[in-house]
Amino acid sequence: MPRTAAGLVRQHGPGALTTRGLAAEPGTAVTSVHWHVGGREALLGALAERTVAGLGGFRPTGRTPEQRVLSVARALRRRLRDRPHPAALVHERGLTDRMFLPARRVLAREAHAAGLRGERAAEFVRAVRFQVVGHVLVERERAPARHPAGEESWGAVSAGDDPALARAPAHPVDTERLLTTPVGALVRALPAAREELPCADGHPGSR
Amino acid sequence: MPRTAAGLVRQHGPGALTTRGLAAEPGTAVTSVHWHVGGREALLGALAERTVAGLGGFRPTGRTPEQRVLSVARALRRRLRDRPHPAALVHERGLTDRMFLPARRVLAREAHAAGLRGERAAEFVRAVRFQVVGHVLVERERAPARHPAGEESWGAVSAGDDPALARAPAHPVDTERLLTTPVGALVRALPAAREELPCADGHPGSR
DNA sequence: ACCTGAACACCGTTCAAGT
DNA sequence: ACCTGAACACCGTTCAAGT
Repeated sequence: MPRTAAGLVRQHGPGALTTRGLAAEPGTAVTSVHWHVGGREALLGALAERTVAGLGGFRPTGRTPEQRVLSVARALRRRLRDRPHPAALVHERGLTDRMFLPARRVLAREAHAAGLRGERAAEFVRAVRFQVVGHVLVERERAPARHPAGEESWGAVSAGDDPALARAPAHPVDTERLLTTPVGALVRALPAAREELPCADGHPGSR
Repeated sequence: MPRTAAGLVRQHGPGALTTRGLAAEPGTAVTSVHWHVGGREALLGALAERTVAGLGGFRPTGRTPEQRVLSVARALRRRLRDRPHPAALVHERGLTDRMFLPARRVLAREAHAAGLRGERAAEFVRAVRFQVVGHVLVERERAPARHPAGEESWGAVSAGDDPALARAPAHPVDTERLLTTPVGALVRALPAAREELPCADGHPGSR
């Protein structure tokens, strides 16, 4: 059970953060937290800012643009998944763009390396942002309520002719592939996605 | 200003729904709404169910699997965007899977038509679900707080050699393309994505 | 500068009591 | 069966008052 506001949001989400509960722990008065941080909204805003600031940078790994873009997408996914509640808080407060900034830098470089220029490169980077952030937001969904319709539907599409599809949702899903497959397809559609980079173009960690 | 609970959530989100406010409008007592719908949580649950039920079916248009899958993705995006708050409510309550059910049926058919079978088809359909739902959740972000870092960053990646990329976020973004581009790339990676379907396979609205 | 208690205006929910 | 008022346990916030 965390005592700090950050730990509270991290573990149980913004809904668990109350000014009164916060003050009750160290035994201070409710109103003092107001004096210090300026109220609940301001505190959540500060936590969102802290999350953005603490996200860190990215060092793409791999030789092709596809590998390198995927490594960034995976790293960002992992960091956001580690803190789903703060990540959603950042998103709700309109700070996603700034949170994505470190990743955007390296992705823009990869887009250039893959042959994209100008508005096309910008759109590619935006598409990756939507991919990763959307993926994390979707995955944050709480365990779906068990409902008979879930099983029935897969079977209905093709009862006998594809048994593997019919029982598809039975075994666990590799959610990381649900991000890497589309992002990979996105990169592979680029002009020079598969050419190896001979360490040119000034890549920092391209090895 | 909507008087109904559904209209309230549709326009201003779940946060705007209070049992007291709801009872105050027709002049009844606060406790009567409790008797009728069983409390605030139950009411939100019923609204989520209603949203799922009212989503409707899908008729893919176009000749190739790519066109047909994209038409479904666009249609689902449009319906969810029309009701961002109810859509988020559905997601928060773990009903996304059931909400996606009508789309899943037709997408599974398209996956089959494009040459996918079994677990691969199921993963394709799941990927499209993540795409569309994630896209809508990301786009629901409130207008980002204007911050100087936003402009600076694009320029920093390559100041002089790509002016179009540097000023990229200046003009408005076509967000629909941020969905259709990745989904299109995803479909085009399939075995028979570009072959026309000669109305075989029992498609209902294939022409 | 820092913290306090009292007070205000909200919540959701329960429950015994009415008709 | 349907609705009520009173009451309880929570909220966030303000503000004058203390030290």
